[in-house]
Amino acid sequence: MFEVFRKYLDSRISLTDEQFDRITSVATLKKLRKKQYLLQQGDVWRFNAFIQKGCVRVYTVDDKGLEHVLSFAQENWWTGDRESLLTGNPAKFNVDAIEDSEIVLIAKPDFDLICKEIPVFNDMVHDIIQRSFVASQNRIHASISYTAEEKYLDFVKKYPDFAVRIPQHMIASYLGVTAETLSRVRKVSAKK
Amino acid sequence: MFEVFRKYLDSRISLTDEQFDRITSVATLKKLRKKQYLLQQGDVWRFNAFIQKGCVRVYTVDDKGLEHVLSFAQENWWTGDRESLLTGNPAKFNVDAIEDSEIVLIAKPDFDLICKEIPVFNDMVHDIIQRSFVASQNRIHASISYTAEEKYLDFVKKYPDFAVRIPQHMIASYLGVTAETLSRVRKVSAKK
DNA sequence: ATTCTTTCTTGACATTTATCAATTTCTTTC
DNA sequence: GAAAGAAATTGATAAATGTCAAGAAAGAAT
Repeated sequence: MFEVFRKYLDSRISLTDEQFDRITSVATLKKLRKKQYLLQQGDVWRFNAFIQKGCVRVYTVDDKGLEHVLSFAQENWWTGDRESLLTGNPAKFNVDAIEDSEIVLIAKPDFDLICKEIPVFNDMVHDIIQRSFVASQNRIHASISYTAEEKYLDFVKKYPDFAVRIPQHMIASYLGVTAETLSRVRKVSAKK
Repeated sequence: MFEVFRKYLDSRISLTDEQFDRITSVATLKKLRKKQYLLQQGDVWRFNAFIQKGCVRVYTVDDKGLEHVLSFAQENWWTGDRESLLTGNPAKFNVDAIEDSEIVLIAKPDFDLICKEIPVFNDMVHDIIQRSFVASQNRIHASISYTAEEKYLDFVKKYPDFAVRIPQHMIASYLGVTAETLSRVRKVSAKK
């Protein structure tokens, strides 16, 4: 049931079977069909979510009905709305499945307890957050510095697996350009 | 010498005098004149830096000589290049003083030791990183969703003190637009 | 296999933002 | 307080990107 999660944890930290069982004792497995929501704008997000299988997106919908993708996540990534989790305020973001997915959920109070009980787990979590922060700094830098074409090439280079797996219009939205612009950009850079 | 730093720490966690002395025993105070570098692109960044006084910017310079501002920081904020600090790779960013500034520096190995020795300090650090991550997520969202005008209004609302303290062309660069565009945007929104 | 839906592409045109150059305003320094 | 330097504004024009609409291609469902 939690094989992928176990493999992930073993690849980063060493846990005894007891510790792993302790973790899974508070974990639940959620299966999502394509297009199903994991979280909807306005609800409070209370979990740490680890993706065992599939692919999700985090996004908002604005007044005009346009979607803006904040992030993608696939196998062995964590997802959710950190701000809502941290503050307890209603989420600004939706999370839904791009493909049928399997998500490990651990409610915040349980998660926090585990962090206290298992220091290496805690260290791992902090390391992940720190790296996420660095990654988002780099994304900001790309966003304010690059042209549409540069943004796309940078994205493909950084996340080649996303580039083939995720519909282009969602990638466009992630990059902050329209689907039409991305289509044209791809056409131009294909020739080079 | 470290009064501002002490006040800052006292406002977030409780430390004994001994613990505070332990921290400052490995801290140095760096004074920067306006325009002086704290870090230059290409050098490795090895510190945690707390601003006691003044204001700095973190930015890159691209091939065309254009500057792109990743972040500002002022009194009671931390700054530096987290990626370089984390990985030991040369920094992508410059950091320099927008005004004469006073910065508390703690080298990474010392800082990590202190985190181990003083759990509440460690917790504080993680909390800061987590909040920084959330803030940068929000900035990404603004960057991909908003028009130039919306970006500026959002910035002013979030950081009213920066808006009055920092030259407009740097704010423009932070928002990912040209100085001319920001000037026009301000003119238009002033009328409303 | 056919239909239905979603995604992607293309064209024509509109809008936003960038670029370049000139001028004005504001700061800093001596 | 005059001179120099930096920052901000403005105008004219160019380039990039967005919008709208239509059709083609690809994928999913029956």
